[in-house]
Amino acid sequence: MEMVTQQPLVEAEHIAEHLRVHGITPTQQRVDIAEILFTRAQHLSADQVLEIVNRDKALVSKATVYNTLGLFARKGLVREVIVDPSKVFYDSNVEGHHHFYNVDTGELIDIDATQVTIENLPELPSGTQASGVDVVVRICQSKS
Amino acid sequence: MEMVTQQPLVEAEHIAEHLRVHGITPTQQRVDIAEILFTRAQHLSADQVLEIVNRDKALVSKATVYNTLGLFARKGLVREVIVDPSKVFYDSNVEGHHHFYNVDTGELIDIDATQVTIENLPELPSGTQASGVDVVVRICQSKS
DNA sequence: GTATTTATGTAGACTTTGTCTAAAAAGCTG
DNA sequence: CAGCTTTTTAGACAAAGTCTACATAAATAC
Repeated sequence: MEMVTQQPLVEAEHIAEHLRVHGITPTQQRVDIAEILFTRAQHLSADQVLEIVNRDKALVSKATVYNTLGLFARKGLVREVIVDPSKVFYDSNVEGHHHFYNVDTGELIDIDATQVTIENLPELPSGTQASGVDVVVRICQSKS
Repeated sequence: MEMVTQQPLVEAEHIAEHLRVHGITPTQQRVDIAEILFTRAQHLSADQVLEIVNRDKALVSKATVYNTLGLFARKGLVREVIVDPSKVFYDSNVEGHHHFYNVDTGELIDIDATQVTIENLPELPSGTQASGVDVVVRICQSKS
């Protein structure tokens, strides 16, 4: 009766297919990175991805990690989350959702967007179109 | 019948007092920086402040600009806006409000918060307290 | 006032995140 | 396989921001 909070979005053996479907040639490096993003933790910085992917054996260069994360973001497989002034997080949950950001710990926690409502936003400046609404609730450790 | 969008928050001659009231010793450098923030444009990066303050004559060092902006933010005179992955903006409007962020131009536009409502946010993780809710509507130039 | 202590400011080295470049390697296509 | 395009790479580079060790200024004591 329990729902797992976040199941792997894509199983390991379907990753290459998942990339192909999104118009991305599944090279070895891209699959390695995708496996990390789509089967494990949710919010990772480029640096963390770089470290994890090369943990056992040097497989992927820094440039490729940055290129690949940027590519995945452009293709919509991953979402950039900008909450920390010093680095970008990549979120493999691309469903509409928001975040708690714990300023003290750096922790990022999902808030399901289906239950949150934002009302009465003014009209967009003319000549522009929206590409996303990000709500970040900044939190910190409460001093008793 | 026109309303100015944003009047200077603090007039030049009251700046030292404004700092003092907030528990900040008004040194020459701090007053110089405060003048830029509180009587002119709204959203500036540290680099922009550094450039403006030293435009005519080298007055303030880089370290001091960063220290001062951080101090002002901690004391609540200014608000850090994190929307651009490469730099922090300092917003001299500290009233509750949100932002349109034009990804193509880097432009940041205020959205008055009094009219916007956010509902049904879940409870905060235990042991934490909220320190702010930031809504960023990312926009881009619409391709006709 | 002058001495002492404390708070600020500074230049410049340094760190970190991220980008760029030029060349190598890998994938295609005929 | 020859000739092309795409991807990957190491390492140089860039930009934002921090740190350090010392100088300056301001506050306090005497």
